[in-house]
Amino acid sequence: MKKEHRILADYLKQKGLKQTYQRFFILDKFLAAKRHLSADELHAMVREQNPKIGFSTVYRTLKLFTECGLAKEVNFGDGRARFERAIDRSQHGHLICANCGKAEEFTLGSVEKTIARIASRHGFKIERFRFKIYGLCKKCR
Amino acid sequence: MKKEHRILADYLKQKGLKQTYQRFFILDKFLAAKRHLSADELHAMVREQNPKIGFSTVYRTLKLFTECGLAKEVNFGDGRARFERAIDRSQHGHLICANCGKAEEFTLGSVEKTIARIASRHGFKIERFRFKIYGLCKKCR
DNA sequence: ACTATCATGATAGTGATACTCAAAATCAAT
DNA sequence: ATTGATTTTGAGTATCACTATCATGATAGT
Ligand SMILES: [Mn+2]
Ligand SMILES: [Mn+2]
Ligand SMILES: [Zn+2]
Ligand SMILES: [Zn+2]
Repeated sequence: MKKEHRILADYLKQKGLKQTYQRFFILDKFLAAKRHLSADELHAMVREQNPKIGFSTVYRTLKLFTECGLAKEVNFGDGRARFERAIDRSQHGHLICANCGKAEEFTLGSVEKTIARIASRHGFKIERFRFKIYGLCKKCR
Repeated sequence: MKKEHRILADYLKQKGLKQTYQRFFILDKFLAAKRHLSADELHAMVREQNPKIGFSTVYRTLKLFTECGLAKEVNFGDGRARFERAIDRSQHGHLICANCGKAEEFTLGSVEKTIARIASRHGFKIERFRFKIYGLCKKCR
């Protein structure tokens, strides 16, 4: 059994929720995608093989993934939430192209220490952070 | 005449747009506020003294301020755009409290150099960037 | 003052997200 | 395997911020 299936199964058990076919099917599709996906986009992928699964379920399941740490929600300023895998990945920021919309990733490295220092100075307890750079990518500039 | 009035007036002239009472009235209200304001919130402030001014005008005027560099749009993840003064202020990030919703600011300092380095490594032309830390503020933690 | 052009403000439209509920599925107990 | 309590699903609807439309009004150059 995949590590991610284990994580989801454990979370569901812990919360008294049910292990449904849909939840694990959507998880597999989600993990197979490399891009940052909106609920709409993932639903389109899901319904190719399984047209019965509704948008509501995909939408709710993405929120479930976010709750249990399997996914992270990101927002690139185009008015729709996107989701990305969050297991076995290092923290990263996004370079978002204003022209083609693509989001490149960059590792944060030393910035993470800076963030910790800033937070402690303000007495702020960090839950998560987002670092985005908007502009033009190599191709579009 | 206020510096900000000058900037707006110049921008309007340059673009062939008109100097209206509303635009400068809204600008004064905007500058007087210290918080990060949504269009709704600014409209509420504006209509206290001037109930004739409509939401559409406030909304469009905030976009105009953003175009001419008087304002910056920020998004704290609550599904509504907010705006802040952008003249004579240094770059800063935001510490956003998940409990009380307040947004503290922190100066970016050395992070700006890091950003420039990251961008050049990717051949990316920076237009603007956003650095947000979500968590719990001193009072709420 | 005249006229072209732009702005305003009320209204309606859009699209992503969130809620509702009847029918179906899950799962623990028998 | 059957039962029954509980959760989930999927379709439909509602909500909310934002955006577009357009008749009326204001601005600014002549
Ligand atoms: Mn990413
Ligand atoms: Mn700020
Ligand atoms: Zn691009
Ligand atoms: Zn707080």
